[in-house]
Amino acid sequence: MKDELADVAPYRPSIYAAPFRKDGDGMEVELLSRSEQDALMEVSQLISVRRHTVLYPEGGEARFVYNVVSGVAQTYQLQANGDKRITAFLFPRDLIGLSENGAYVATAQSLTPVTAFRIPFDALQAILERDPGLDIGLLCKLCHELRRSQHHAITVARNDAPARLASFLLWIEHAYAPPGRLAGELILPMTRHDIADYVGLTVESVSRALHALEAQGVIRRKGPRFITLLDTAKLRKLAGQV
Amino acid sequence: MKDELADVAPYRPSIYAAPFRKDGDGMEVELLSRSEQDALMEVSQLISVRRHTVLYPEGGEARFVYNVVSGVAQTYQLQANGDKRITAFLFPRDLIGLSENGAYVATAQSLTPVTAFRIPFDALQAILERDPGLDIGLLCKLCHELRRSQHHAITVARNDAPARLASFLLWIEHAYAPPGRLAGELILPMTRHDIADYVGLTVESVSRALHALEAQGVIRRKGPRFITLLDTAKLRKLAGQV
DNA sequence: CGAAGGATTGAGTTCATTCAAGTTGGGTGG
DNA sequence: CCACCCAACTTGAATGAACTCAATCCTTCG
Repeated sequence: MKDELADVAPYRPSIYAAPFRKDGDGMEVELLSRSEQDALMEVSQLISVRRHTVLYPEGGEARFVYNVVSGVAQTYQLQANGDKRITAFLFPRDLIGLSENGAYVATAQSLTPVTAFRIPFDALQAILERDPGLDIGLLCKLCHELRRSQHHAITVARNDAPARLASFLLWIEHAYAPPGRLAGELILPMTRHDIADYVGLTVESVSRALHALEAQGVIRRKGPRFITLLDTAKLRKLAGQV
Repeated sequence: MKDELADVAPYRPSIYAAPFRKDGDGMEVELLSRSEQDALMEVSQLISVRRHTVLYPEGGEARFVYNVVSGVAQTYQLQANGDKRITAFLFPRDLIGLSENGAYVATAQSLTPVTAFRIPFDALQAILERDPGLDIGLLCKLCHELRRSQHHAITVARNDAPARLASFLLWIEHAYAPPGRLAGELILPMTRHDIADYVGLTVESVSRALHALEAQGVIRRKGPRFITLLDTAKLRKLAGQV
């Protein structure tokens, strides 16, 4: 059994987002400078959890923010009728820990084994007080998340089932590239039920929509968790992204 | 014709949001200190536009951020099929001007006469470099907007038409209290079409949902733009907010 | 006051949901 | 290592909610 610290030592805090300022190409960039990463590492703790671990519960006292560096997590809220609504899937270089009045607004749970930096709120605020660069980086990340959320709301508001799934698959392809993944080969770390909750459909409709996409020759399914994108252009058109 | 400046002189920049830290009650608070307001006023220009004015177009060069101080605006994106999807309605104490890579991500348009501070991006960034308090205030506001957007996505994803309208009406009641408005009396500054786009329904369905709410005795319509909330508790239950 | 756009109502259709029954596949114990 | 088993996934048929199409009513604004 190896030293756990040695295993995770190569990880550094990392936050990716598209900047709001024009900044070369339209790609996403690392928002943390070397020194900001160091500052965060000093105050935070690198944690590793196995799949299906609750990082924190909805309504719990919000004392940490998490920076995912490997694996996938989700946040969800329990509805009045009892079923859960997924508010976000979170990938490496994302932040988790949205709170309101000192309480987390959602439950955060790992879908795969997850490694993350656990950053105490107080320490983060202290760093923010003296590092304007970090503030602006975080503003950038939040704008990024806001755009994504608004886009998601639009997607879910009016598109039919295949369009929602097309949009979802394109997003996963862009956002989640685990090591060794081939281009166009998707690994879905979440269940159909999770996907259904996220895109606002039932499990059955997700299944049928994927079937429809496969019948059109746009994707190929290989078991429930592996999907190959065969025609990205057509997928994009189906998703309404012209 | 009166001096325009004299009319608008009492306005000051203002940003409201629920803080993420526990901070007394669960209410929203002013995030700008007096000195931050002063700093913003120094670099920004107070503008007044009449209704249906485009503040900036989608894709346009993002040089300003706007802080609404009176009136209502909306932001929307034009879809591939041509119709517009509303991403947000914006009220006094809100910020408008979300951009990505130097370009606005949506068109911003006033629904009523709007007064707003137009803040140059460069100047804002300069202030951010030296005022950590402002940064944290903006982070707070963005978290607030992100929560709202995620909540909106959830609302729109799985609720039926009456539930979406109930949720929408409750939000308007909370977010938009023009001077002289009585509690429970709503003035809708947007058309049915705008509402439909926002909640992900057709105009007809919005109409029918409002009719259904009225038939249940939860609201009363007085012309297309005036709605009285008769039973807020029941409305909340319909909206799924227990 | 009249026109034009917005809002409501009605009838028929469509597409996601519900309910129900298979099928698959990953994980566990023998 | 294999076979079993359970949960996840898929497929099918019937229901129902929201959409489309179309006509009428309202109201706002020139």
